[in-house]
Amino acid sequence: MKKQIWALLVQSLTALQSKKIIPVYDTSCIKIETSRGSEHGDFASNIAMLLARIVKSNPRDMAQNIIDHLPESEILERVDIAGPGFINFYLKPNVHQSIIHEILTSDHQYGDSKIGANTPTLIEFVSANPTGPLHIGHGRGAAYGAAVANLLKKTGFDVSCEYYINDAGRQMDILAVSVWLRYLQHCGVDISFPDNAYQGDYIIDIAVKLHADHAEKFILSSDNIIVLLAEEDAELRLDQLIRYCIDSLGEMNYRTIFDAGQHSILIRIKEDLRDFGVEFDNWFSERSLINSDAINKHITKLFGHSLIYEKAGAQWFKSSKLGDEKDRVLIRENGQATYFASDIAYHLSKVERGYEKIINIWGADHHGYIARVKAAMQAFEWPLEKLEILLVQFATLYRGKEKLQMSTRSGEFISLKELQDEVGKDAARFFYIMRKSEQHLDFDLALAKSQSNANPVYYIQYAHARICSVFRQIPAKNFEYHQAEALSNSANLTEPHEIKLLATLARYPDVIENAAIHYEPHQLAYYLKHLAHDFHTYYNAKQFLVEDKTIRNARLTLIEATQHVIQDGLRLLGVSSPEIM
RNA sequence: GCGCCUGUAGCUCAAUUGGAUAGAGCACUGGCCUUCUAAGCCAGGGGUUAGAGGUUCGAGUCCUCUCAGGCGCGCCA
Repeated sequence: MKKQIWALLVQSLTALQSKKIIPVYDTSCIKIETSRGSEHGDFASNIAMLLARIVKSNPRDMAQNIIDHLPESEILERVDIAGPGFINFYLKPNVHQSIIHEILTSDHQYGDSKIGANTPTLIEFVSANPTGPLHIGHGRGAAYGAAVANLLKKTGFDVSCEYYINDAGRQMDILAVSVWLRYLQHCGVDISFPDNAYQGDYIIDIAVKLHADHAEKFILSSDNIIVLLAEEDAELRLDQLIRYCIDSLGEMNYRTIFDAGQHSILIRIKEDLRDFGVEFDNWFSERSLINSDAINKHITKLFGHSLIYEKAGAQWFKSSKLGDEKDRVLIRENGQATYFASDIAYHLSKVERGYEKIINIWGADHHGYIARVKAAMQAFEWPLEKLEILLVQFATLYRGKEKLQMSTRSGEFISLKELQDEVGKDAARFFYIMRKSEQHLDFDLALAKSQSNANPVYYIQYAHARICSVFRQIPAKNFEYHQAEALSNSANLTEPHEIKLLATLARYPDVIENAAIHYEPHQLAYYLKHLAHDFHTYYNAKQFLVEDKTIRNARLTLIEATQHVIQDGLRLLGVSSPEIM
């Protein structure tokens, strides 16, 4: 519909251009907006005000000029000038109704678009370190990433979802040593557990299983360990314990403990995500980059490059030359690559795998990291415009008034699973999506629980269930409904409630496209709330199952179309559409 | 100290990405079930968009400064 209005405007402007009333103007700049309120018609354009500025004339005169040159149209009732120079378009009442036919005959493709042009797209999200279960902070990234992925698929992008597993590095070693110490305790070795090792009870579960699988294979006498535990520098203490564990048990045994921890946690992460309705196409291991020597391969390419230099035995990347605030180490003094180095290799792999659009969804605490990744992309002469880094603000956890620092290490967090068990998948997914991603999120589980019944998701689902219920009752009332027949000779739906609902349904493709290109799934959530409201209002105002067959059929096609759109919209947000509530 | 994000109704958040009279839900007040599901509908009160300047036909949105909150500034990941 919007496109038809747009075409009319283009014709008018072309005519004005040929008459030299206005200069040649890029027609793609013409913006048509869906009017906020019906008092401003169905659609509006601000083009007259923009053009008036260019030719320095009165906006309302310009608007009149444009209207005078509009071609005849079947769909327009009238066109007005309003306010400072808006052009408002009013559609003929029966025009709205064609949207039903479009929705019901498109086989659930309504709202699809091709703007993505099958662009190979990689969305990387969640990517939490496998050092503990996912918590409610990760849940936000999961819900957001999955919704963005669905929206991009809907708009024609060829999307793959990927989880980057940070299975290398110090955090993982701390996890391994945490498991080992719990294992020793479980075996009766009398040692204390460091307060900066991983505190969560899940570590004990892993240790118990490690003992079940390997008996007492990893036991060492407590004497040396007690000495190491006495170290005052907490971080040094952990590093020394890691070193000691590797040296005394041997690489092989250490790796067994390490893998026991990682695998068990990763399995749980995968389960939690699946239960949350979030699926990944690929799980990409950081260690696979190290094992395949990909990092060295790429980094050595940079050696000799003017942006690489050596200082204090380490290899540095001159990222400060490319917009970063300081230079960064790639290869440490001890010869090991930094996390940044593996991340460069990882991003290069994304490009090598042929992705034209690379989307990273990161927690906002990583924002300081953006500049150096972009600097690296420039150094490698990768196309910077392919990379899109979306930040999701952190969830702050509250227990009543008290603010808690959510941390996997301290075991101070509410797990995603816990949230899901308390409020259910649908309410949890919607709770996250309702908020714009850059909005800070205060999370109080007690509040989330108490408000779960007030969650707007039920309002939307209820509309869907009501529609299903209406259709269930058709046979009992001795009515019949044949969609094709109903569509072919439908009465006019001209009641105000019906026109409003039709107009809202017509907006769906626009909402999808906007939500997709701006990566803002919350727009869809708010739209669905609005759609449900229009339906509930209609439901209370009019009876659908009435004696008059033509009216009955027309109304049934309308609510069936509504049902389709609600289903599709909720699906994109990862929420179910129950038939009974 | 520097950088990024945020500040909108009592609370939680929107606002078509610079548009017209800033809107929803919760909470509060009143009304609507002998009619397709009352997890619903209708009506009402509630605002100096943190503050001060600026840009223009037009600013919650853009720029500058101030205030307040969050996060980040490792040879951690």
